[in-house]
Amino acid sequence: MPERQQPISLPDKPALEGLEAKWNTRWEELGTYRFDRRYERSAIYSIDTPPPTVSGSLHIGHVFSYTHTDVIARFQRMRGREVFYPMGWDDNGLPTERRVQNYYGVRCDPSLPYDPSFQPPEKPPKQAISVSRPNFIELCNRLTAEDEKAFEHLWRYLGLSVDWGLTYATIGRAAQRVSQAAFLRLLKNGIAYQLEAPTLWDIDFRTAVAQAELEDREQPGAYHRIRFTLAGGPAEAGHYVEIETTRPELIPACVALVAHPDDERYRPLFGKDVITPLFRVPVPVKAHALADPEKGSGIAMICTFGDLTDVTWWRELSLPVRAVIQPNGAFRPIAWGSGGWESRDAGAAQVAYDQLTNLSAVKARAKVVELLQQSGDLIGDPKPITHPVKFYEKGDRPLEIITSRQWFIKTMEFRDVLLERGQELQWHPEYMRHRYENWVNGLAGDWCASRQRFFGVPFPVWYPIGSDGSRDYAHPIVPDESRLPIDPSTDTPDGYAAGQRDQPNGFAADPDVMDTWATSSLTPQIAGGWLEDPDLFGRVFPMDLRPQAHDIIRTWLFTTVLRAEQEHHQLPWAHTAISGFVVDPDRKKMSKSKGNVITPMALLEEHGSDGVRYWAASGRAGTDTTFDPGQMKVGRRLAMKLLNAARFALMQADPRGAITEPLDRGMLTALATLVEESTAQLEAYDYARVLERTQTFFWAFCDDYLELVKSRRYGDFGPEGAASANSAMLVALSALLRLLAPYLPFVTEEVWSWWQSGSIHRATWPTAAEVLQPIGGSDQSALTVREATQAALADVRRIKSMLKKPVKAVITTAALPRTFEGLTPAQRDFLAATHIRNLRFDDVDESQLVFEEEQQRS
RNA sequence: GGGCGGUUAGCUCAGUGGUAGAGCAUCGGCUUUACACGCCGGGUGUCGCAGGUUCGAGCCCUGCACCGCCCACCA
Repeated sequence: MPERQQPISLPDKPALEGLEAKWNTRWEELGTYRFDRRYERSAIYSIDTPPPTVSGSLHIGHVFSYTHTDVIARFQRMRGREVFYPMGWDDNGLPTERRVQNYYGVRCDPSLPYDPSFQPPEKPPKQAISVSRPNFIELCNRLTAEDEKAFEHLWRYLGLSVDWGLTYATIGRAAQRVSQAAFLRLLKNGIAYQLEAPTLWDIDFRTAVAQAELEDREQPGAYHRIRFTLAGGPAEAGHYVEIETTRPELIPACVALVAHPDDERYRPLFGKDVITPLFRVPVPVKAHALADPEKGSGIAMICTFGDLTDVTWWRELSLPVRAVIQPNGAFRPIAWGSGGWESRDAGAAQVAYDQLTNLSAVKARAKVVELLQQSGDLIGDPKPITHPVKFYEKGDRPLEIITSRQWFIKTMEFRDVLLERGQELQWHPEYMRHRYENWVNGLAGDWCASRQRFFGVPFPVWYPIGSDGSRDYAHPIVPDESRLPIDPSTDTPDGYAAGQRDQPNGFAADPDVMDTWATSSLTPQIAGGWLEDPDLFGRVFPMDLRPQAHDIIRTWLFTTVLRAEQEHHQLPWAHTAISGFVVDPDRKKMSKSKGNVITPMALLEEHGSDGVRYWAASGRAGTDTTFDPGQMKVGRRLAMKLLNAARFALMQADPRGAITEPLDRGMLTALATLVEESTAQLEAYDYARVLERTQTFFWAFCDDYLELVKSRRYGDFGPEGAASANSAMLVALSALLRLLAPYLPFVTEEVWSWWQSGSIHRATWPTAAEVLQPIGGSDQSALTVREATQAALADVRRIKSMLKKPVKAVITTAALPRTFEGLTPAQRDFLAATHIRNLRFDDVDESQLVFEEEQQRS
């Protein structure tokens, strides 16, 4: 055993209170969790820790999943791996912008100049103050720094064995440098490209969003049956085509009707024109296989753009663009007639459309319905339905599709290799792989990676401005990698003077920032020092473990695999451990928006960090787990029991000597099996099972084993018996403490410090061989003694409890013939623990044992 | 529509083809020299449903139902 024992020093009254503060201070002083980079890659276990979003406070879900990671980290550290366990803060992006806006009462206005003396008011004013982009970013940095301090305090209190010297922020310099350098390499390799195209767009945040950030929400809506006039024919029955739509307000954006090529009803119309109602615009009737004869009237209106199917039709049928919705969601002003939009009746179109100008989609819809009713083009009443509508996951209003210039990162051409990487990656639990494959197979287009926002990593790109003032997007100017990170809105490209910004023959900055996942997808590179510290990177990359929750498989996990493939042609990590959610007793995810959040700090203070960790570690990998303070209380009881049992074992630890008693030897043999199985299960990331089994063993150790040997260890049967018990107890205590150390780091460290030197968290993980060494190997006959004695003990306890008054004899049902032989070697311990005077095999029935109860004690 | 997971005691959940389990809750007993933040004990089950394989199924196979989640072009 590598652990060195020191003189035993026991507290009179052990307590859990204050252990978090005490040991956090000591661990920090001693550098217990400091990463030592001198080790080779094979001796290192590296973790790509999730950087929590710094936008308010951590919640119980964080505590849950980060505990899982910490258990693994502590296990691997005790197994002898040097653990690279950094912590990042995801302070980049929209959540921070929103929080800063609310916290300080400001809005970012990029057109304003920087004001170096700006200070936010004490309280956020009712009317938001407009500030420049640099001022806004200063406030973002200020608030995230405060939040990060609070987060670190909570993480330390919870007992995460992070090396707090290894922290990064996704808005920090290193992260920006990595993000920009990786982007420039993609650009150089043709994997990143720019395109002006219809893009999913949030009208409130006024930014493009990616497929990965979509979510469907069931919304009320209505089918509107609307008639289009056949061009050239008289406006009478039989000369109309009826379509159904949920978005009648987009009639002015209609560019065609479409039906299935085989649909007999509409086949005669293909190639002909129809006239839109109200706006009197001739549009062609087209055929496309995507049109579903079963839906609505079987013929649909194509608008630019009502949904993603419109985009497909528009592209594949080479249709024109008639966009009506602006980036802010309002209908834009349009001039009809000569020089403007085409119409058979420009005057009427103008009168109708002017009533929509500057309205939102919802208001415009009501207005159009009113106009259609007046014109008689609405057939019947709108038919209310609920249907799924695409939303930005952080947004409040449905997404629109707006044409804009955006940066894309290629994903479609990597699909096959990404599926292979998904096979190669070891998933815990295994079935989570399906979600990844589902997502990769469902990819609809390349990754739109630019955002029209402020607090993020800027694209490190400028564009030349021609003598006519036009921007040459096809030939972006890029900085040398050594200059990174840069902000193109303040930095000047090489070969240009600052005064040439936005001037003819000068340069213009790319105005966008990167999608937050374009930075987060590089966390292994950021944390591992990809560009800054190649030596470190070689020792930690590819990493061993990516822990994360299942809701961000399609975003964080997917994009990280993608970027590692594009840059390094390999997986970013060997394993991924997927955590479930914390759900309330109604099976609802606990989250801020649901209003069922519990403050983690209060829980940690009430139940102790070890108690809360016990609950968290009871949740199996990948499984949603019920929030359960009861389990935290159980965890706290376990921690308390550990203190007291250890005190008992250590309070009279001498004499010590050979472990000769069968009960002692049986206990250690069983413990060796537990150690062996626990090790294998933790290697397989099955932390919940190990906790469950170890704790079961420990309670039996306390309630059965310690009770059985108590009398002997006090010396009632001589020094040799006491020595055997004492020595066995210490071997068991040492191993059990270490098995529980990853789960209950505070109480195990406390107990360890009573009699061992050094931190238990740097002690060697127990082995079966180590536990068996003092008894010269596994002892199967002693195991039989242990089982028989425990069974008989349970019988005696039951019978004694049932019979309220003292009796002469009791008959047990632990009644196998082998019980007698099994019990005999431990009979002194057994009789002492049960207060039975003597043990005899009676002839009542050869399969039964009879005990004679002692007289009532005086 | 496709996929994944779940369904075991009042609650939360283990369960590895071989006599259905734990903790909590509940009830009863115990001031036993580590621990009353403790100890001992009791009651509580059509293992979602229906078939099949097997000497034997909570577990393996097939189908179904319900719950939850992921994905999907959702006029």
